[in-house]
Amino acid sequence: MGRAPCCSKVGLHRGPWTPREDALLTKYIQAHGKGQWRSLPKTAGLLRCGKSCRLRWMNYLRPDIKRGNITPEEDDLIIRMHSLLGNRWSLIAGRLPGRTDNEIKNYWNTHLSKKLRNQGTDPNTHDKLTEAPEKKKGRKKNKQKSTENNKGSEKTLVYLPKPIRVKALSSCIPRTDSTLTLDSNSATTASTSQEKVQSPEAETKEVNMVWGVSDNIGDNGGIGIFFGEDHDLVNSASYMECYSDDHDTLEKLYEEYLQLLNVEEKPDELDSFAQSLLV
DNA sequence: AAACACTCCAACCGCTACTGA
DNA sequence: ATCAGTAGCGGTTGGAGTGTT
Repeated sequence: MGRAPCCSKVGLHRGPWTPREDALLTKYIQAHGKGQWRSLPKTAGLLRCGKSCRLRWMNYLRPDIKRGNITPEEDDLIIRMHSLLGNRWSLIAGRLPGRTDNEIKNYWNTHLSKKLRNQGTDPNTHDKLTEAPEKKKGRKKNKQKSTENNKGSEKTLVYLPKPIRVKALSSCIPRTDSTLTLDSNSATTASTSQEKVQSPEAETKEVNMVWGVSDNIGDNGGIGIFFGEDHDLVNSASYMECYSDDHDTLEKLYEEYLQLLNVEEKPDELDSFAQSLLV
């Protein structure tokens, strides 16, 4: 499969965005909406590749983005969702309105993984570490890249759930915002790794666990999965409003995730659940 | 004050999934 | 069924800023 050429091509700007570029991109998107990233730079008068524009908008310029000040509740939720979902940053970010996958990923790598390690927990597996928590390192003679640091720790075989991509409500939500991934099978039980499941609206009412996607997470284009009893898929935005930032709702959310995963751990129930979603 | 070490995060890269022809 | 184009995701990097010696 051919790959689209990217921004390393001559004549395009790279590196940090200037205020002028930001302004151009913002103005263009406010006028025309996001999407068509490939042709956007040309029409917006930017010497950037579409990919770069998309990233800049998604991670920095979107008006609803919260930056910094990650609360202890968010901290906690990120850690627990990571224990369930692994490095599924976009999914995790989707549960934290105003947060981007990139921010969550960076925050995890710079703060939370250390925090867990210091608490004696393996940030990859969320298991207890056998060795003592890493002490604050003294100065190193040779600068090491973060990747090398990561490689330094013993790789543990982890049975992370295999992601599946679910095509959801394709008829009413544009593709760009409608895909999400679900951890459906742990690797120990996974036999079919990448099964696509349709989610016809008509069927969703018939299962106790109603699921769907939201492209309304603060208009951030992020992907949110929501689970709830008999929740109307069409009203995902109102559902999001119910899930404000307070700790109780985060707890509730977490419980719902656990509920889902419990279902998934039981193949029979999963099958019926999946079957109910199939056309 | 200077040099070095370390942290943080914006941006990039490479890949996969999806769509439509 | 195949292919090309596109969007999105997660991993990685580069460099500015900060801390330490």
